[in-house]
Amino acid sequence: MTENVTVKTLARELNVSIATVSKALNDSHEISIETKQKVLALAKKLKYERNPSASNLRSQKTKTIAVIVPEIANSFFSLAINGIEEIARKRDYHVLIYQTHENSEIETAFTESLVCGRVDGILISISSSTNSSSHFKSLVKKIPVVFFDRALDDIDAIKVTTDDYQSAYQATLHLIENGCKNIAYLSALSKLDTGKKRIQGYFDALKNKGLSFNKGLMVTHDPDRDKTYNRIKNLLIIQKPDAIISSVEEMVIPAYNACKALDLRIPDDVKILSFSNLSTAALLNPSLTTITQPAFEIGQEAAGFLFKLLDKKYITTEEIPVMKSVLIKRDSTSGHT
Amino acid sequence: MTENVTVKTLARELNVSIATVSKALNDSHEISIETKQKVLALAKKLKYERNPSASNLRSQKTKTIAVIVPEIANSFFSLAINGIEEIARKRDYHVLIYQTHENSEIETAFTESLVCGRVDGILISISSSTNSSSHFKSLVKKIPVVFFDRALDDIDAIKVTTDDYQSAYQATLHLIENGCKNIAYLSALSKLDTGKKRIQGYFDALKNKGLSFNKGLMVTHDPDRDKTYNRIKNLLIIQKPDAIISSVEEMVIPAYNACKALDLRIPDDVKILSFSNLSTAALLNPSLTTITQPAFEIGQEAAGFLFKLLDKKYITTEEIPVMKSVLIKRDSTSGHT
DNA sequence: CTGTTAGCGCATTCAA
DNA sequence: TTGAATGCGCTAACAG
Repeated sequence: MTENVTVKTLARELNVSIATVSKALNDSHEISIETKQKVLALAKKLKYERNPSASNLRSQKTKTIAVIVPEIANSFFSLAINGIEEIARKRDYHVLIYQTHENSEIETAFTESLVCGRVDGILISISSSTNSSSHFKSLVKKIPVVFFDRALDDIDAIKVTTDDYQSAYQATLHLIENGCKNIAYLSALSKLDTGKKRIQGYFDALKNKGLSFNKGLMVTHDPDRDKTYNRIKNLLIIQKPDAIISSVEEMVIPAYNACKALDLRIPDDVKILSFSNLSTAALLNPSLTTITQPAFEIGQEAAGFLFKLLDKKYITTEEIPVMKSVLIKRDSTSGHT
Repeated sequence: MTENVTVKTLARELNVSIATVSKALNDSHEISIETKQKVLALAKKLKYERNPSASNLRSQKTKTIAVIVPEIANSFFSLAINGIEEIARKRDYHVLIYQTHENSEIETAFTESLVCGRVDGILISISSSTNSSSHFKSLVKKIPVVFFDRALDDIDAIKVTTDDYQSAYQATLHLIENGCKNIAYLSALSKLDTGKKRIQGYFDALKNKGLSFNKGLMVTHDPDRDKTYNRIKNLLIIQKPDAIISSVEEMVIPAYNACKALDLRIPDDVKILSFSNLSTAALLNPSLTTITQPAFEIGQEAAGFLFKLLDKKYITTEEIPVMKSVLIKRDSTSGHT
């Protein structure tokens, strides 16, 4: 490793002051074009790279944002991150990614490690095990934060979400229109707005169509995969639903497997529909009807708002969109008997 | 935002020097237990958070590593990142993630922006469009780097890879043993070690079993999805292969679709086998036989070696493992006619 | 065991 | 338009 080249090096070589070099590098208007060119040329020649720590320390800016998500290995979040990244790269920002693995303690630890100036802002989609908003309330006071997809009702902050109520409502309607009368619901994220709205959409659709609901038709997600699987299996045995609507992609796999184990034919015996961004949904056996969220665009939007906050631009409530999901109908929820 | 609490604040409150505070915070052995406790207690009370920029600048350490991957929305990489993250979290390191989107220019830009002390080390899986190793050769001289999964042959650095040759060989053998005589190969990553070894395994298996190969049986990946799809479709029409082996997950989806479009039955008309970490592989129609790499473990191993480098531990070539893939056989490659 | 001193590399006053 | 001086917050010599 050769001696590090710093502003000092450049200044010495060019017989100018450090201040001049620094300003030239930052394209300050108070430096002549000639000097700027000289500095930039030498910088390139010597492969000068600004030391981010020093720069951050001085300027109180890190050119870095943090993204906190429950899980990367989830198509929705990895797509959303792509959207975030695209926006960040345009602004030359770096992206720190943290996974909470749905654990609210890890989540808290991450956010706390970030408030001290490691990043300029935070994008977060909160973990399913989080039930207290107090921690986030103090967070948003300290640093710009934008919530995306998963948020809590009582936090006063920018939230980029989808039309969870509407899409669950439409999905349920779709099943009803295809003749289903006993629709089970696989519930998750029930502590979050997201989950609550989805359930409500399901409920309201049933009610408006005069269908009854009994508690047995609802299965709640459990971190333990086997438990979730067994609950679904029991549901199928006891309630004999003619359709299942899954509020998360994660629960649809065990649902498929449980049907298989019980020799139930999809979609003849049971129709399955899920919130999902699975890229292989169309290739599943049978193909899976999905409520697909515009994950990439949600990421872009959320990042866009975060940068507006960083630019100290004023944001009105009206300009924050509710993103629209798409119900992609496939033969898994049509009759074809 | 209240006045920031720094070491100075703590020192003033406790009537000790800032050096003492700093040392206490770093759990130095040259500070009495009592003082440490006093400092720690006040730090907690005042919610002191060490300023990372200042700390990094002084100590020349960032407690951050970078992970550069082609794509997050790829089950292999997202699982590998999980492995990396687990190790990083244990050591209290932060993880910066960069996606190259298989673009070697973006890749170069990222690495260059990292050499100036933004991170302590880099984990990288290189993009498929990269064909020159010169850039990486200079990189590894400047900063600790560990390559994982995708690497270039002529770089002298630590590489954590899988048994690409062996697994491709075994996969081909499996198809031959199931009666296939005209096995097509969907090729990708051909500039990288990874891709080359996979092809070689396929070739050697054919040769050892006395099967011939003609160029038409090989289809190369194209960034343009439609092109890839059309190439595969043409392959199916012209060569009428009885099996397809795909060197990447990305190409198996168009292969499925092309078969569907041509009314070819899988696995009766064509058997398909792929390198893949797809979590839904078992649910596809028909289920997909895969060569599954231990993605999570590869991430763990790679991160482990990077931390060994950071700890300046000596690493012998012998202790770097070649990770073993698993051939998961599903009915998509068995007869069942 | 504790304190004094001196920077890390850079960006920003303010004066020239 | 340029330069000299100052300090961001922290750590590491060294001395006491």
